Amino acid sequence: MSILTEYTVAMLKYILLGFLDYGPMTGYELKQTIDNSTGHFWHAHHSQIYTTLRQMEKDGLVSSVFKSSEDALRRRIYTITESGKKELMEWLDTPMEEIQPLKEDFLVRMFFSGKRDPQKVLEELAIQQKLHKSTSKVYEKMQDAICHYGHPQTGNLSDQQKYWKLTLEMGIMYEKMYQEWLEKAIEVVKGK
Amino acid sequence: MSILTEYTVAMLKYILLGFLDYGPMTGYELKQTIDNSTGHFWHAHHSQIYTTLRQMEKDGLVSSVFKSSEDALRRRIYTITESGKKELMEWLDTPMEEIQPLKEDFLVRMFFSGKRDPQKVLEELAIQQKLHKSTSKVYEKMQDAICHYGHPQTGNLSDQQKYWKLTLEMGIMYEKMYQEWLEKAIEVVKGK
DNA sequence: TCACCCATGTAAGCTGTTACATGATTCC
DNA sequence: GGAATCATGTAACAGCTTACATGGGTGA
Repeated sequence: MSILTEYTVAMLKYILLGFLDYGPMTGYELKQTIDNSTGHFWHAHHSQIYTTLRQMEKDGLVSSVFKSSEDALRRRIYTITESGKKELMEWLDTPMEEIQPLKEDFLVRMFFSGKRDPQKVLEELAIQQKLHKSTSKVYEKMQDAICHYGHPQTGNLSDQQKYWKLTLEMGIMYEKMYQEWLEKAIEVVKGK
Repeated sequence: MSILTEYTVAMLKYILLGFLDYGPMTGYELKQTIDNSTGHFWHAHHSQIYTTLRQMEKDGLVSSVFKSSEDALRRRIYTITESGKKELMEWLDTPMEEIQPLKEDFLVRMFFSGKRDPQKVLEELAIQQKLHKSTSKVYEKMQDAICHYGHPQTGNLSDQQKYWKLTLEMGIMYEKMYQEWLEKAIEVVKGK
């Protein structure tokens, strides 16, 4: 905790608490879990995950034990504490009252592309099209998969699954929007 | 420059070079300019802008002089150097070949909202709706304004203005998409 | 006179990335 | 035996935010 601020909004902390609230896990498993779920709107490197977990343990939000004393891999299992659960719920119950500003490098490039050779801009737009199309495909596969998560008889999704699906839908809508914009951008650059 | 990496992708540097390439400016003016243009997809605090400009001067990318020896405000005017122009053009000519991953705090909250009181989630979604609607209005006003920038007779936009308009259109499309998603999210949360 | 904006800066700390480092297991 | 993956960690640094600090100009 900083001496300058009274609170921090350290998102990674809440992500780790959120997943550990489902059950104990190792740092490695948390990394895999993040990559396969929140990864498309919030990612982290393993180095940051391991150091944050250690800090959280110092702060009493999680506790850790080795899988077994014979485990040669020295796998450390993290468990959320009561204090950690409390902090997670308090954060969730405090509504976010501002907008997160975008940070999109590619738009910076486009903003200053008036001085570039239009042909090169078109080539770069084509690369982005390809990349965004492949991202869309990944998301659509994830969406297909989530449909098999429902209740075996009714097919109903749990509350948690409904929210997971919602965040995935944002990913899909974002990619669709981005591709529409890329097409528009190509039209504008060509029409010069 | 780090001893570990051979190159940096310091976006702020290129934004400052990009604007200074239009003409000399003070740090304060650069901050205002960023806030009124790239601000919706790339922002920076004044402290970061001033320190980055000083670093860039050390690196020979920009040079600075005081407005006048009598200027009580000690305003420092930055000018892009030949080396700075070269670096800017090299960066623009190197296509970006990956996707910038999103970082969207609000989606993290939604992802873990399965354990929350749905009523509270709905309240938070309503706050976000209000915020995103007001952002949309700001962008639409900016779009109206940009139409008056064209050539006085033909109304044509310069190359630069076309690209500026494109990035603004992404902002508008993003906000529209976000609002559609918020409506969908409200439906899903209500339907429980 | 007081509030507000203009204008520039430093310090401290948090957040995030890249590289370095090590050793075990699994599969071919 | 070698490559890929599992698994955890440290070091260094780059990037960004928040707070502190100072002083001038303008207009009510």
